[in-house]
Amino acid sequence: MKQDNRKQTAEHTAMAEAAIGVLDTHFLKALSDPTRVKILKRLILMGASDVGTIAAGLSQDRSVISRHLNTLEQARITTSRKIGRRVFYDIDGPYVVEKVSVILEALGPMAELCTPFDSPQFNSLQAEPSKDGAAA
Amino acid sequence: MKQDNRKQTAEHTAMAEAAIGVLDTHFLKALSDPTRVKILKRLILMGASDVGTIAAGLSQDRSVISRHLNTLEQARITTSRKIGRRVFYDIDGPYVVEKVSVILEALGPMAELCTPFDSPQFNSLQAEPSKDGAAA
DNA sequence: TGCTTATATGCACATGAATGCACATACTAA
DNA sequence: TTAGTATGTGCATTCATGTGCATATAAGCA
Repeated sequence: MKQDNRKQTAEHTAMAEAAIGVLDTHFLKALSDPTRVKILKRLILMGASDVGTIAAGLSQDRSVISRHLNTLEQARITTSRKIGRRVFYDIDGPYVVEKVSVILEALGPMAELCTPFDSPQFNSLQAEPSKDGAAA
Repeated sequence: MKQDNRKQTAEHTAMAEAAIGVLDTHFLKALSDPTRVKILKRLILMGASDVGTIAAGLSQDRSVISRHLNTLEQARITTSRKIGRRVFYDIDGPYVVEKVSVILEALGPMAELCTPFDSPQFNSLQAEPSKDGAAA
């Protein structure tokens, strides 16, 4: 009979586009480095700080921290402001939260549409799903 | 007078711990590769599929796709099931959504607590914030 | 038993990223 | 101007990762 064992059609197509569209690898990659996460933690605790102060609590060289801060800024996770000879960095909280919110919104349908191995071909007890059409 | 120009104390400390705690670099790193994202897109569109089918639509070698699928599985983003000589992979939607939800929950307070350069030292118009204590 | 197909792995290679040192640049202060 | 401090950059090194080819392992089929 070859019933389409996947209900995925328009719903899945739209979801795939939406989900993949918001998966900003640049943004995610910036959060994928342990040192950068440590930097973020320090920024949360201390608020806007200059490079030297941020690097003071970390083991890497100041230049390394400077580069990581640049990476974070390119991902818009942090912003910088130059005051005198120092450059202060701070987390752009609203942007980060907004970004993650959008991702969650787009991925939300996956909780139901991407239940792993849900199609009948993977469940020995398939036959026809007739009976009560749209059951729970 | 040296008032603590940052309101961050217990609130920020707790938030920093929570936020950094859920920032699973392993999970995020798995989502940071373009090829892996393409794989996920195909899995969303086609549902559970074997390696060959997944690789059919992509430019890389099957072995490469196999390795990426392994990476995704180690991050629990996908699950696998061996049927005969084929290995089917599928997205663990509920887990992914749950993961992102937890991240958003933990990062949520950042939207307010991490407004960049919020402290008075960065705003020339500081003085005392008296007057209407907690204004909008 | 062979023969074919599907997936994973060993190996080598290329690319990218993180790191640290030295130095250039930018700014402050005398 | 000269000296001193803060940050960013060039360069080389190291390490991780992605990639593809060849091959091993596993499973179905004749």
